[in-house]
Amino acid sequence: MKADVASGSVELAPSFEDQVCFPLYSAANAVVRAYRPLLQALDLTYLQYMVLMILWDERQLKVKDICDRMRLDSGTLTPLVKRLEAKGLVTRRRDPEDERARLIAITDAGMALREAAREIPGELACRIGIGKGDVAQLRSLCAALLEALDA
Amino acid sequence: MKADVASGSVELAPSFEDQVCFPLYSAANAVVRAYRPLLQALDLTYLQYMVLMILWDERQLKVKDICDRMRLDSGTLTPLVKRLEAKGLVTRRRDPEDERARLIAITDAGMALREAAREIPGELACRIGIGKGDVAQLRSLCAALLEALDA
DNA sequence: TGAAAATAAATTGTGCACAATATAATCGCG
DNA sequence: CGCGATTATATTGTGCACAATTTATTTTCA
Repeated sequence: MKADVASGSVELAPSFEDQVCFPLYSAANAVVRAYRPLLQALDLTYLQYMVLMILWDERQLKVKDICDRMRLDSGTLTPLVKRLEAKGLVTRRRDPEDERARLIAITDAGMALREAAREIPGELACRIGIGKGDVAQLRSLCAALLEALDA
Repeated sequence: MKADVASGSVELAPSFEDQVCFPLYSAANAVVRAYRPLLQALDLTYLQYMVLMILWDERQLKVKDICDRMRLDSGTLTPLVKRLEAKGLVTRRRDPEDERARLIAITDAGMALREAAREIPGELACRIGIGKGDVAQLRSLCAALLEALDA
């Protein structure tokens, strides 16, 4: 017998075990941990890898565009992109059409990493250990949650 | 037509839009963002709130026990618990039975926060914006992913 | 028993995440 | 045109996440 004796909508004292969001938090940490050894060979973090992945397709984007796609702010991305620049993987130049903006462009060295990273998605898929259907479902639930929370 | 022309198992060049794990990562960030304004009144972070929630039930635990439940390490928890101690919400004493260990115990002030936090789960549930069934499913998918990745 | 192995915390250093703020350029509109 | 509002990026400060290492204690077992 737990509580909620008669009324039906008592505010239960919050309990850690009942938390729905903490497994989400832990799972996100676990994913980053799982990527780490794979990305170590490329001297990249998970976030840096994500930014490069965007630039492998787009070649060049403003900081703002990257922020929007990744749902991160400039306080996170500015130093991250500077680290990519320090490794010679991207360039950061002002947009001549709008001097406020920065154009982040992938370099040849940055593009070359695409080949070196080709095996990573497959290797991670093996470690994920849940079925493809479950993965798709997880993805769409997260997307729905995101849309609701950021609204 | 994307690629994978004839063979059936070509390694596709990884694309950001296809990433399954990034929505998970973003959703976890969004959850922490959603909690922030609710916890601000209590001067707590999301993680501090989670630690307190464990101690509201258990009264006293070793750092190691908290690490295990939260899947975090002492490098994360030691400073966090020290901040809770600085706020007078927990005490940190050596375990007389094992001088290596620290016993983290909730104080009266820490227990008192339980009442102040009583409304938070309900308020967050409103903001979550996806159905209870979806939330349960998300939770169990994250738990499965966690178990697979940490194995 | 006593030395090697294992364990629990703590420390150090790097990299996110984000609030708050600052700076600078552009836009909108009277 | 000009000036207030908006926008893009950068900076500062706090807190998490974790690898790598250190210190202290306990366990193990030859």
